[in-house]
Amino acid sequence: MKKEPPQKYASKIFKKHNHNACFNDSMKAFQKHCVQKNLKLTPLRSKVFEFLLRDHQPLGAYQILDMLRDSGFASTPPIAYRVLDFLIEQGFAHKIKRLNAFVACSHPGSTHSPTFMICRKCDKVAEIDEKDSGIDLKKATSFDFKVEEAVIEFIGLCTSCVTVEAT
Amino acid sequence: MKKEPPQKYASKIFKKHNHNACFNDSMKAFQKHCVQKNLKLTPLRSKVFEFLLRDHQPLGAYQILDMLRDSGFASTPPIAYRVLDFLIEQGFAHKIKRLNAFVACSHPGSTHSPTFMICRKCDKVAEIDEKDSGIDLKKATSFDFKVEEAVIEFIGLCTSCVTVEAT
DNA sequence: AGATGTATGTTATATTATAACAAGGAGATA
DNA sequence: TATCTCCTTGTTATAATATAACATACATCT
Ligand SMILES: [Zn+2]
Ligand SMILES: [Zn+2]
Ligand SMILES: [Zn+2]
Ligand SMILES: [Zn+2]
Repeated sequence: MKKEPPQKYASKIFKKHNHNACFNDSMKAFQKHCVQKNLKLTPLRSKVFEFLLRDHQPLGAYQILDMLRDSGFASTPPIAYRVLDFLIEQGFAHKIKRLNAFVACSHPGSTHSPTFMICRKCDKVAEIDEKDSGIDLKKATSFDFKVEEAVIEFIGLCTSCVTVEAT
Repeated sequence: MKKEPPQKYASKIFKKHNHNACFNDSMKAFQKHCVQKNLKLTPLRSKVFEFLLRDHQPLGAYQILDMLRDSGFASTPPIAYRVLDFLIEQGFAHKIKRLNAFVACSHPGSTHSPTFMICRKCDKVAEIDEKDSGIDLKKATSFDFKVEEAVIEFIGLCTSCVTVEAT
C-alpha cells in the first residue's frame, strides 16, 4: 500500500494558504473518492461540501440549511444531517463538538484521529496532525480500556486573537 | 504550596474500589471546599452531587431532574443546569460531551485537564490522570495557538465489555 | 425592620438532532 | 419496455438538550 503524500494546504487554517488550490484539490479528491467507492456525488452533497470548504469556517447544521435554502434546495433538518453524516463517514468532514458545528477535513483520505484547535474568540478551527498534537494514542490504551476513537479538542486563542487580546 | 496527595479511589471507575469510602471522602471534600470558599452547600447542591457520586454513572440533566422530582425538589431545566454549572465551576463535576451527561470528578481539588475513557457499550466513564493519558499539553501548544483548555475523550470498550464482545 | 446578595423557582423559548414514512430517480433485470 | 431494487431526497412531526428572563424566597448584615 502506497503511503499518502503529506497534505499541502490547510494543515493549519490559522495560517494563510493557497485557498484556491486547496478548494480545488479537496473537491477533486472528493470526486475521485466517490468514483472509486461507487458513491453518488449528487448536487446536494457537492453543495454542502462546498459550503464547508468555502472558507474553512465551522458551520452549524441550521446554518447549512439556510445556505441550502438560498441555493434552492430543500432545507428541513434531516437534509443537512444526512449529508453531513455522509461526509463524515467518508472522511471528508468532522464534527466539532465544542461548537456543535461541522468542518471540512483538512487531510481527507488517510484515516486519522483528528485533533482540533478551536479559537474561543473567532471560532476558527484548525485540524492538526496526530504527530504534532502531543498525543500518543498507543500510550493511552491501557489494559483497562481499549481505545477505539479519540475526540480531542483544544480550546484557546489563535495568533490573531492573542494579538488582539494583548492590546 | 503543599503537593496534593494522590487520590485513593475511583481513579479508574472500571476497577472495583471501596465505594463507601470514596463516596464519604468526596462528600467531605465538597463540604470542606464550600466552607473554605464561603460557598453555600445547600440541600439541592448536595443532593445533585450525591446523585453523581452514587455509582459514578454519567447522568443527563433531565435524568437528574427526574431524580430531583422524586426527592421533592423543583425540577425544571434551569434547576439542574445551574447546580451542574456550580459543581463544574468548583471542580467537583465534569461534562462528558460525547454523552451530553455529567459525572462527579474523580480527583477534585487539583486543577486538571481531565481525560475521559468512555465505554461505548455500557456508557461507564473513567477519568484518568493527565500523566497516564499519553497527552503532553505543553507539546500541544504551538506558536500558532495558545491552548487554554483541552477536551479529551477516548471512546472504546471497558474490560467487562471487551470480554462480553469477545464471546 | 430594611437593604443586599445569592439561591431557588417559574415560564417560555431556543437550539440541536432524530424518527418515521413518502416520493423520486438511476440502473439492473426480465 | 416494464418492473424491480436500491439509494437519495423530501416531508412531517417530535425528541432531546439547553438558555433567557424574570419572580420569589431566604440568609446575612446594618
Ligand atoms: Zn483552504
Ligand atoms: Zn481566533
Ligand atoms: Zn466510588
Ligand atoms: Zn463497558
